[in-house]
Amino acid sequence: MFDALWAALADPHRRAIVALLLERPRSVGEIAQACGLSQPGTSKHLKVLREAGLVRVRQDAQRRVHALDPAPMAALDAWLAPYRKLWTESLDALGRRLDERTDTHGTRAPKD
Amino acid sequence: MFDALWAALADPHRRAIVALLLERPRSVGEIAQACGLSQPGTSKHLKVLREAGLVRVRQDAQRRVHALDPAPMAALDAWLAPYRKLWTESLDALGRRLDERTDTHGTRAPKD
DNA sequence: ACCCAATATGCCTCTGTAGTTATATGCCTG
DNA sequence: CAGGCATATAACTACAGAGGCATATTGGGT
Repeated sequence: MFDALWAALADPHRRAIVALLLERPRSVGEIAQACGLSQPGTSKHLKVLREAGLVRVRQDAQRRVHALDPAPMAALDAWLAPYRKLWTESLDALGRRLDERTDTHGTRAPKD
Repeated sequence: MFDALWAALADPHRRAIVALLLERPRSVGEIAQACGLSQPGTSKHLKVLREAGLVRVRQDAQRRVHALDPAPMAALDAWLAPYRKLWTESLDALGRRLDERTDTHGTRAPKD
């Protein structure tokens, strides 16, 4: 299921759909128009998102209103966690180095 | 480049490589063996990761030691940010509901 | 019951890509 | 400078996925 999540979000159109649903739930037609996709194409993308658990459907007459379910993204966040530590360290280190450069005068770089 | 990042991480083998490089930099051969991949396959995956900016190479004699560069993942994190807010809200709401259920014992939580 | 609107599904094509084998390149060592 | 490693690249095969079209399906209104 984790693989399905990554695969679902790997497609730019599907990320666009997800971003669209971040604002509010929408019908298939709305999504298709907003993303410049055909209706069948949109349906297929939504199916992938549904199977990844990222989207839920509510039936309203003939409309199928799709709403975002952000829960699976917590898994992405968890996956990202170990790396987050690293890149914040890098940024911190960079910041410190820049601070030192302005504070004292640089380790290697001549002041001028 | 953002697309390349998603595409790179969409592949399970490449995520495995990235996770492997989280521990320490490794040569192509090491990676291939650890992931059960062929040498050419590994090279190709590493190329994708390199072009996504996730990996950097240091040449050591014949070895090419690849190291993780977690910086691009910050972009993933930024992308995830708006959704993170949502799912924490959901979890909070769930927590509150459970609390109310134990606190009072009403099914419908008639607290207010 | 019929018809219309909204959506899903099947089929086809095409591109992209993962995997494999074989070969080329680069770099050290004797 | 010849030989052996480690890695990259090329050529090929196979298959998954995205897009487009036509059509089936579902629900509602009259």
